Amino acid sequence: MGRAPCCDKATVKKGPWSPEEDAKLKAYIDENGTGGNWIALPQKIGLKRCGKSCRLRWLNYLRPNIKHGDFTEEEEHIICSLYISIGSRWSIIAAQLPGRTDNDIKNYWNTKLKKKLLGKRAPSRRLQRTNQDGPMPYSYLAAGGAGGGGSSSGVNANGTTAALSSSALERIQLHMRLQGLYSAFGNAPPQWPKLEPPTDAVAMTTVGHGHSLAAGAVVQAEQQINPSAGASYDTPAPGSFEERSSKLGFGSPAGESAGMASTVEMSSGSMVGGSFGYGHVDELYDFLYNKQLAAAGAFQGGVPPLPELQCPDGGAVVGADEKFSTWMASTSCDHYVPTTGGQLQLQGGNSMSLQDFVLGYDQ
DNA sequence: AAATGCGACAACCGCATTATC
DNA sequence: CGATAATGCGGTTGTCGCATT
Repeated sequence: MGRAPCCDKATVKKGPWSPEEDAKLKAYIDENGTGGNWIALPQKIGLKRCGKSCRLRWLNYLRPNIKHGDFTEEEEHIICSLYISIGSRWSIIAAQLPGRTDNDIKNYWNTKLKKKLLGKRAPSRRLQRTNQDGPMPYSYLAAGGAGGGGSSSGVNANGTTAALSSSALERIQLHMRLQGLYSAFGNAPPQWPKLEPPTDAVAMTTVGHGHSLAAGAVVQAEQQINPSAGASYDTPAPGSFEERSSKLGFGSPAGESAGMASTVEMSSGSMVGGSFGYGHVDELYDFLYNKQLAAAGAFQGGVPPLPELQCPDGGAVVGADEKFSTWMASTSCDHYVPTTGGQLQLQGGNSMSLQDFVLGYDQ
């Protein structure tokens, strides 16, 4: 027995909205407001639309002061830094970008920013649909196999495999890329993104969907309630660390004033000092805008080639893109076992555990 | 010129949460 | 306090238009 549908699907119109429908909806809401009942609204104004569809249309397109397209660098910074910090909480991210909707940001991330950062072509949806017998696509692996619903994570039906959400994987990959870049310009070995358990400084708060949310994201949520709090940025010296971290939306030691309340504090222990480490801020900045690296002639346009990265179990050396997905697939299926308490650990006594990722990434 | 591939965007779907009775 | 309805959210899909073959 499933949930009753919110509307009669046989009589409800679907698909793109016509200008007439837009006009009707906008005129009514301009005059009367939503009335607090989206379900009843379409009947009131004679629209053959589902209430949810009306709400979405209003929120995403008809609402005043909505911006579309042409994301600024500043907005990209905020989206990227928040995504790394809190994952695909599009509504929270959208709350930091006046005039932007969660749907817009989500689309922008999926179609542009993700590729820009991860340097990975998303598998063609046509191929995904037609090659059902072929290799499992990245998103399939990330979602834990059949069943879709990308928000799922953890152990599948037979209780033997574990998979992180696609969002978590992307964030890990992004993190790895940044570390790979770091090692490419120094001699420091690549490190698996090790997250520290929550501390007072980076307290984790349980929120909806049963996920953990870093303290910084709580700030975001609080700002939704009280948008007047800390909405402005300081204007540090051009090119300074403060400027870079500020543009990226990270807190900085010098930015702990009230004006920095809108920035996000990172929960990862590898993001030094409760926020992104100095090197990572620079790397993300350069990676996004290719300024320093391109100027140094390190890469010829676009995303630099990935360095080889080492698996956390000390096994095969892999690259961070397709190889990473391959490795994750084999590892999650063969090496990790669920423990009591829902955590995932490597078989064979290896101390590396996935709980760290669950804490910080798989949100 | 037609077919195909692909990116971008709008909209839908289903689940979780919150509000109301 | 439980049941139900309404809302919010994130993932997924449909469709259009442009680029390439």
